[in-house]
Amino acid sequence: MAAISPQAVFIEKLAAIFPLGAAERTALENVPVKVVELRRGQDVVRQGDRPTRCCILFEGFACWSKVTKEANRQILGIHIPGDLPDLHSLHLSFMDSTLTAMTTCSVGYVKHEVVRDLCDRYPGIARALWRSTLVDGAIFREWVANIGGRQAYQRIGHLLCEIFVRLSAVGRVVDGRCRLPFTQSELAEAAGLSIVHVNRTLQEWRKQGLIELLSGQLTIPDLAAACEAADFDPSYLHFKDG
Amino acid sequence: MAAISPQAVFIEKLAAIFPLGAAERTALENVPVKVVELRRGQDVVRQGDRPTRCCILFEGFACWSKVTKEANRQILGIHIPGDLPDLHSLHLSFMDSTLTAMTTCSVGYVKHEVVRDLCDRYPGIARALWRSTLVDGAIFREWVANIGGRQAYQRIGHLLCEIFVRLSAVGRVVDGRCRLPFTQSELAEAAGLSIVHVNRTLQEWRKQGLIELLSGQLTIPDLAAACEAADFDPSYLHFKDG
DNA sequence: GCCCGGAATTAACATATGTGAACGCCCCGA
DNA sequence: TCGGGGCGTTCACATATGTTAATTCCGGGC
Repeated sequence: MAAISPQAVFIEKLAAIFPLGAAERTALENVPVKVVELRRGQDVVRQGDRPTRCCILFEGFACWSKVTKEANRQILGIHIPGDLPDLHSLHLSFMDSTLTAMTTCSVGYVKHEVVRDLCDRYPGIARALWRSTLVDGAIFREWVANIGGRQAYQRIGHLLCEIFVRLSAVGRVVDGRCRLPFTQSELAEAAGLSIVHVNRTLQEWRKQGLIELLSGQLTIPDLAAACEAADFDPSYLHFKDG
Repeated sequence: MAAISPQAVFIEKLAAIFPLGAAERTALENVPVKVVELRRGQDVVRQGDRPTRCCILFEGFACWSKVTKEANRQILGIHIPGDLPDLHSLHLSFMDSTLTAMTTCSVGYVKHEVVRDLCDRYPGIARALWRSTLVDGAIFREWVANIGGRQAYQRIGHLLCEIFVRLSAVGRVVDGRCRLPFTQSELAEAAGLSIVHVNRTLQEWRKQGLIELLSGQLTIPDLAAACEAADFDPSYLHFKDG
């Protein structure tokens, strides 16, 4: 099968965000991208770092997290293939949280100076990248609402529905099912719950037959029903947002 | 005393974010700004709206919120004088949450087309505005960490420290004290706690002598001590971030 | 100066969620 | 084949926080 260049993935990602012209596409094709494989648990960037590059996540799952004083880690957001997790490093000089590979990941690094130059020369690219960071912001807002305003059952459901829908948008869902190798402990850190309670809650969802997370597979047989039960409305993801 | 033009406030805000050149300042001085007074409780923009303008908050407090299915409102973030709350409406076609005046507010509206044009012509302005939205994102991230990862005592303290420090940066804190006319019910909606528990928690802070919120006045006599107790580190606000 | 209503406070009680610990499963490496 | 470790599961129990409701406080309007 034909190899797909990392640049092509990048271009399609941006084009999905914002229509790109021919000149912009050409410029993007020539962007140097350094592809790297990361092992599960490796940090991409750490809180306090002053990175000189940002990345695109080609394959795998990664998450942002912070550690609070009582030494528990809170996961702030999750990234899936195709995401541009740390675009904000472009204009915030240091990292306020840590990005970690949750699985084996394949990421492509692009130098800040290259991206900045692209933005200055092509306002359309700047807009697409800016918009990408704004969608990330919208997701953080929803996480605040989810963690602050919903009980454990809906909170976990909402989280899983979000990831399911986002994975679906990049073609990772087949037959109501996708790979999602998260540990219950990670889910707990993301939802702000204890492991034990996540376990109870997942079993409740399983019993209802609406959501099943088992051996690294997430199954949602009836998405509409699950969304309803989890109080999940995907509009904040700003998909076909024109 | 001399009247300060709304444009001047806008320019100083942006200049604080990112150095502006003379041409950029001149361009900003000619931006048409429509100043409007809002009463407490009035919405600036509503979830689902497709605004054609964005705003700058000159005076007063405003907050983003969403309503969850069980009909409780979750406050997602708080804006103080000088903020640009809804800049993201520039590239996200509809609002995913509602911006409401928490007090009497004075806001200035600027048309999207004007801002977009400015961004296209002055990359420096585009960068400053983009950066402003990125700082908002950083604050949302911290809110996720705060609500998901801290107990009520620290959670409330963290919230109040954040607002205190931000108000301090725009000169609203005098003698360890500033105006903060929030209701305990609003605090509860922001922290994801019940009113009663917010009350208990505020009393605990008061008893410790670290934070006092009384009759619309927030007092933090020893900021360093309060930050320590609330596990608050202001770096995520990205103030002098160079 | 009095009354009204929203906000703060308090109390008693209910419950969602956390904690600690034990157990079994399963994969993997020696 | 055995042993170890991570992960999921379960249990009994602890506690942070929610709920309901009554009481007090306080500022604003008449």
